[in-house]
Amino acid sequence: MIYRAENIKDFDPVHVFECGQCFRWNDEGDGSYTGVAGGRAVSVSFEEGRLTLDNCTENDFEEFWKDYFDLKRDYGEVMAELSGHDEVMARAVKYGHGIRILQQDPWEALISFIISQNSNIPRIKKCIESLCSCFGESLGIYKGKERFAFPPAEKLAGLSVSDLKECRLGYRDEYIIRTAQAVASDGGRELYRMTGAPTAEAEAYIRSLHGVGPKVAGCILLFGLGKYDSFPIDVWMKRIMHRLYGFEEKDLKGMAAYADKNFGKLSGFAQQYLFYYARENL
DNA sequence: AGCCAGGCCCAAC
DNA sequence: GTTGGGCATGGC
Repeated sequence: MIYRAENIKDFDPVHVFECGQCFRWNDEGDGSYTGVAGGRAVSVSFEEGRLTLDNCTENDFEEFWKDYFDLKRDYGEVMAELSGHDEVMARAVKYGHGIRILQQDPWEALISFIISQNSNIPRIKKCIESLCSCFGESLGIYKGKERFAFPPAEKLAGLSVSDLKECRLGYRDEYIIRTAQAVASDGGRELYRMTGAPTAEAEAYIRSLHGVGPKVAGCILLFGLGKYDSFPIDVWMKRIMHRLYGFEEKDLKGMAAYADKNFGKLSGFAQQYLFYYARENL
């Protein structure tokens, strides 16, 4: 089935899927991207205000994809407000026009960003696909390839470190086992409760998990828990804050304070525009 | 070939 | 509370 949503504004598949927020979407070479989220495999394309989802019913769209793609938010307002703050931000927003912060699953975001540490995006994607194909539920063949859901916490919690070796996760395999056991210990209730908790409380919980430091926590808060006041700072953010905003390279506190003061509740959006701009231009 | 990557843990200050 | 070494692996 194909589902088409009309009158969609501010959606650019390239910027949505290539800006570094997600790891399971791949360019098909024809302007469409294929990926898996929420146990659903689809292809997505966009032209002239029409968002087309292949392998998607109207119910799937209404119940899942509309929120996943954050279609209820007016990104025109977000971009206008951010662009008014300073020239660097205005340039980054212009460059990344059409980015949307995907509402990813908290558990998947948690494990994905633990994997992301001290790695690079091509390798992160391979690690996550390997994890899914080894331990995730098969979703059948779609577009010539078998697709897999992201494995649930209960599944990973039952594995040993050696079971994960074939996924080539490096030293992160132990982080993942321990975190999966912690999350699965209450059926994931505490993790999912954080969606509705204040940012500080959610951050305290995820920081308690093995392998989650300040930066990884920021990404989980933003991409998995909808905490849009989060401003994760990685090497690329340090780079742009140093070169274009004049901060000392190690002045993380200053950078965070600047974001909080100037971008506030939109810090997460600001971060993503800046990160994408930095990665492509610095 | 060697440096670096969406860093974190842990021990030593 | 801050700092630095060690860490698995592979992209470029």
